[in-house]
Amino acid sequence: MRLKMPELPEVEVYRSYLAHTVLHKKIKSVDIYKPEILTFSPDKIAKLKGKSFEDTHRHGKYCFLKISSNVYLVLHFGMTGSIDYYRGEDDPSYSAVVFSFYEGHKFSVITKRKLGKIYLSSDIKEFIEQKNLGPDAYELGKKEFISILHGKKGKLKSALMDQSSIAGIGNIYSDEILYQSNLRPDKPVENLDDKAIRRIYAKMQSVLKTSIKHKTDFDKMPRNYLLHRRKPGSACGKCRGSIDKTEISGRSTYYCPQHQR
DNA sequence: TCATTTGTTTCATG
DNA sequence: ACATGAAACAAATG
Repeated sequence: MRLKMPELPEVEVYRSYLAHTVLHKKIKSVDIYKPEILTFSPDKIAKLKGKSFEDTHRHGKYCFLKISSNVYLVLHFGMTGSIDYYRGEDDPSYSAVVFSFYEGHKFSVITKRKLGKIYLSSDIKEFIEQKNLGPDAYELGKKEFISILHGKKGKLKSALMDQSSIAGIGNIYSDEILYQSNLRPDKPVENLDDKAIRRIYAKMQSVLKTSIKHKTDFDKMPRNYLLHRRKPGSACGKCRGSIDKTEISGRSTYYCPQHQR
């Protein structure tokens, strides 16, 4: 299963996939093809033999696999990470770590560009603190969202993508949320009134929900979504404007200057 | 050929 | 001290 750039919805789809595949199966062996993506010594992962994954959790763009009450395997996918669950001999190309179960299936963590990372952690909360992650964008309540944005400065899109404020939103979805909210990505956060902040919150929830519902398959998402037209000069799907490209936080940013203000 | 792509980390600036 | 911003990195794609 290989999805696009893993932001919150993609990682949530991976988490759900893992919850339906790898849980409660005894690990027979672990093959490490790319030790460089491990943030701990490779022999520690060998100790997982004989154990099994018992639960899944997600926070922002991180996926947690519980081994026992104080051992978690943590996956971060970077730009091009993915996972697969399969039966058969050939491991997928770019496999970094492959878990084989006694029952016959295998579970591969794939990193096409080695940007992913695998961590071991004894506690989810502690891991989140260490990584300095804010609350998960999908779990976050409206009141909390408002107070977070009240404390921020700078461009609106940068604020949404700041993982230490809110965890899970990346380049594609921040653009989408602001497109649906009718707000310019470069608008200073301090110029927003509460009505606009509430609108962003509502659109953030609906965009994330819609994407997860469709397993992040762009082709199934609403026609008026920006993600179908991330090209300069494309016709806007919501008004008569056309899509502009600019750069914010070093990322290519697409928006419609006509209806986003 | 080389610009483009993205999330995180690291370093600089205010 | 803290937060914001910009650059660096990996490496595959067209």
